Amino acid sequence: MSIKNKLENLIKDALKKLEMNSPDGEVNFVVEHPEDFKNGDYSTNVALVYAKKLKMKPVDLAEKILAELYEDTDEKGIKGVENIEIAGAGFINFYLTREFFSDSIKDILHKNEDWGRNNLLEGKKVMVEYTQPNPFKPFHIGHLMSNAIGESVSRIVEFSGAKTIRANYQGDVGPHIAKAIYGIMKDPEYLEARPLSRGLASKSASWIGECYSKGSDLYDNDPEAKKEIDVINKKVYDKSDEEINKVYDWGRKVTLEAFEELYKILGTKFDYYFFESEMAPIGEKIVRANVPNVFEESDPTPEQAQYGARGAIIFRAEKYNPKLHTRVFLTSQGIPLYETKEIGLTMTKFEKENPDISIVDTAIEQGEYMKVVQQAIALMHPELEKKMLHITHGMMRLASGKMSSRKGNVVTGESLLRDSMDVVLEKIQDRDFTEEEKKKVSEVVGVSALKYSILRSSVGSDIVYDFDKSISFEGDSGPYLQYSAIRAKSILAKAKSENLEAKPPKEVPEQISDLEKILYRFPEVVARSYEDLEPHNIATYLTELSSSFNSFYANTQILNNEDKFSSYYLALTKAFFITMQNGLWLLGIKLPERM
RNA sequence: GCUCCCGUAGUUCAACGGAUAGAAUGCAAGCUUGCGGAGUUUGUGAUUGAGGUUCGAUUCCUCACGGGAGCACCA
Repeated sequence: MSIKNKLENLIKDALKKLEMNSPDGEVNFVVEHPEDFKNGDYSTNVALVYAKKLKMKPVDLAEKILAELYEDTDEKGIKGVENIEIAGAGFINFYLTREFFSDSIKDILHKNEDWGRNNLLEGKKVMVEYTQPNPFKPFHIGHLMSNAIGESVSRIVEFSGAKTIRANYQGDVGPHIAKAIYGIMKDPEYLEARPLSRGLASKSASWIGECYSKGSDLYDNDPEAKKEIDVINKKVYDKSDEEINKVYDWGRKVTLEAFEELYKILGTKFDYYFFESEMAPIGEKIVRANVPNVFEESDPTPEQAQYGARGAIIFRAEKYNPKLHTRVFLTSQGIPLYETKEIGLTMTKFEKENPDISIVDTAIEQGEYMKVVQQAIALMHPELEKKMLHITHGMMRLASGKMSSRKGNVVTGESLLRDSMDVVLEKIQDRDFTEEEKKKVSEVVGVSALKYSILRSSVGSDIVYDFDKSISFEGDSGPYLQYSAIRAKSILAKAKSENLEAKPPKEVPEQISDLEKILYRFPEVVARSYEDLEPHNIATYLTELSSSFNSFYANTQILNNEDKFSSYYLALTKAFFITMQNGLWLLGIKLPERM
């Protein structure tokens, strides 16, 4: 049991003995870390919370609770607690012992790769769906955000004991495909000699992306093109045209291959790939089977009625929740919309893996419609209601005047990633690294810069990305964390070469370092990140930790035979490195060998 | 028009109803023969406005102002 839980239980016991349970039985005090170390390592507001209900002064109540806490233990006191004080308005502050901190360093060195794990999700299965790029379209910034967040959430639940299943959902049907195919088939080079491939998958994919944006423009502005694209759209569905089939099969294949290259750089490996084309019929069947108990057929609009058309299949979510609204699931022509595919997808996930929790990350625009879809599913399968979690990320807005990539193209997620890596490459150009090493380092550091700038903010908020400033390698950034960890690592390497091993030290200074006071908190941070599904808790913590280590580093000669505390410093360095390694892993950030 | 989210230093972000609102960046001034200066130390500077609840409000409630998203056959 963690010391935090222990303190919480002791306080609860003390309240019980004092017969001070609140009338509703709710215990809502917190045990937390004060901002300032001088206010202790843990602090509780219990006396402040209960004082009013009991019509007492907070300080008086704190005195009583304090007496009870001591009453509860033998004369040795509470293990791990050096001192308890009442301060401020009535806070009870706990100061932990030197031994506690020494033991926690020992614990970190011992647990190593497992340091920070918890068992909140022991035995559970969690499916996380994220990234969701569409074949035939560029990998844009939203996909990058979804990937960074989804990957980190996946790792956080994994560190909380769950078996994690990563899923990706991709739109391989729909008008965007027809637009891209139209663009391809009108491309002069294609018209001349019908070549498709442009070499590497990524090259081909970016050509398809350009074709898509041309096709999309024409669809909006040229009525003739719109007609042709609509025809192509039908042909993609019914597979009646040999040439279109060929372009479709090739385009789908190379864009997916190109995505795979990006996943490799980003550090994601999916267990499942779901496609809209497969989910549509499954969803349609479910929707039709639940008319009229869940879904209903709307009256056709006067226009539709003229042609003898029927109404659409809709779901009136506001009947069940006034905050929601009606949405169309099958068009009046019987075509399944995104909502229907989403039902097919959700049911497929539960059928295949039956996860205890199914997390989906999408952009914020999908927030309202997802609630409607989940309401419909909850009506059909009440047992799933609590298992479906939807998290939404905000928009990444680019600082004004910087709407194009370094190569002058429209900024996509991919261009941002490549630009970020290029910036690092320039920075390390004159280093004594081999070309291959430079490439590797620029990849790892470039990805880290981008991922960190996404993960440092809370998940829902928009991110403003300034091209010149935000791929920053100073201060609050991914590379800063990597740099700090690498410095620690190189000390460990040097120690090893001098036959010094980082192990729990025999002799430690009386004074407890700030670094120790932050290190032991890591598992709490991980647990909270899981509870909130917020990677930024980890990002913030690692920055604070790195900053603390860097101060320590600047003020202390770690390897020094003259200093009897040298082995203690080395153990701290190792504990720091382990924590950074595990924490960065949780953010989906790799550590380079050197940088 | 309706529903939801947001508004914190010049800028980009934190703060689970608590103590002196934390960082980073920017600007100003320092620090290295000691293991990586992508570092470190010090200074500077903020809760949109008006009410309310509370011992205590950036946090909860109401209104105003400002920004974003969604609201029937796109995804």
